[in-house]
Amino acid sequence: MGVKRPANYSTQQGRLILGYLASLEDRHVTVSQIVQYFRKQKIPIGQTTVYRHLEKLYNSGTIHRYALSDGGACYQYVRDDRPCQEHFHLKCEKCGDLIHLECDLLEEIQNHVYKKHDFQIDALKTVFYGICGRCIAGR
Amino acid sequence: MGVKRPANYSTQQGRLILGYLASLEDRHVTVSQIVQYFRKQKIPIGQTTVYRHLEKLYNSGTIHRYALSDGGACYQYVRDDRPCQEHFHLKCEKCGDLIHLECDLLEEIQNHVYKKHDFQIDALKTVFYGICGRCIAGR
DNA sequence: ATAATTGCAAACACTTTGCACCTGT
DNA sequence: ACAGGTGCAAAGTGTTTGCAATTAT
Repeated sequence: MGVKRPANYSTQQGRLILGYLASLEDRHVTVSQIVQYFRKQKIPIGQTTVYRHLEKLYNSGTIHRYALSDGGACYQYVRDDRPCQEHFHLKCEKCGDLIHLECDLLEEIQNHVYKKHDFQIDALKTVFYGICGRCIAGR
Repeated sequence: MGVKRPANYSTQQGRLILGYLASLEDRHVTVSQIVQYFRKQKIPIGQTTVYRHLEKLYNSGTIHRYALSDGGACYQYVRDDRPCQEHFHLKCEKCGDLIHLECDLLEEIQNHVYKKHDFQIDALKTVFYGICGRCIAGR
């Protein structure tokens, strides 16, 4: 008793959306990109449905969600072999690329900030903004 | 010749908005908070005007702007004696507090990420999400 | 059968724009 | 005078909700 059971029918739309996200591996997409993708496949899925599935998947920890600086958001499949909890992300403001930062420094930062500044960082939601090497070099 | 001059009349609204932001010191506000503040002062300022001033102030480096995870944004005066370029920010997801993280470690991070991962972090736009000590302790 | 899912249209929240009027220079 | 600023109302985004029809179990 107590914890709400979200129910879970296996529907075609749900399978398609999850399958698409999983097929992207590390890449992230926005809601409109998902909608457009299926429209092109001649299997249009309503955006309401996409939003609802993404919310469920996000709540169940199946996908990540990153807030973009323009107000929107992007989503990304959680690969079992590469949990994003263990690294930060770098977002290039020029080309929009989202880079996974695989580095021990991260743990150090979290530890330091927790011990010295009394704050528990959530790596999953934290995104470093800046410019990637390719864009600094000028393409 | 060339660079567009944004022009700059000194208007009552502009002075009031900047004055309010400056009076907040480190604290940050949203557009609606600004609008409400002046409404209470019986000097209502249109939200369009607020948005336009904030954009100018942001472009001129007078204030900072942080994207919030709920899609909105908040703004904060740049204190001359405490340039935010030199530190990161911690945003508590529970109480919403925005904390200034004054710490040498940050410079280290920026250097490391630049040298080892070929990415130039923009500290101004980067916000660490997590839970602050007070909220961990439970109020 | 019946409870969940779907997706259109409408509602929302935040932000931007068009435009007639007002203000600073 | 006239370029810039103001603010209402309208238009744009991205996201959520109401609800009748559809689908999974």
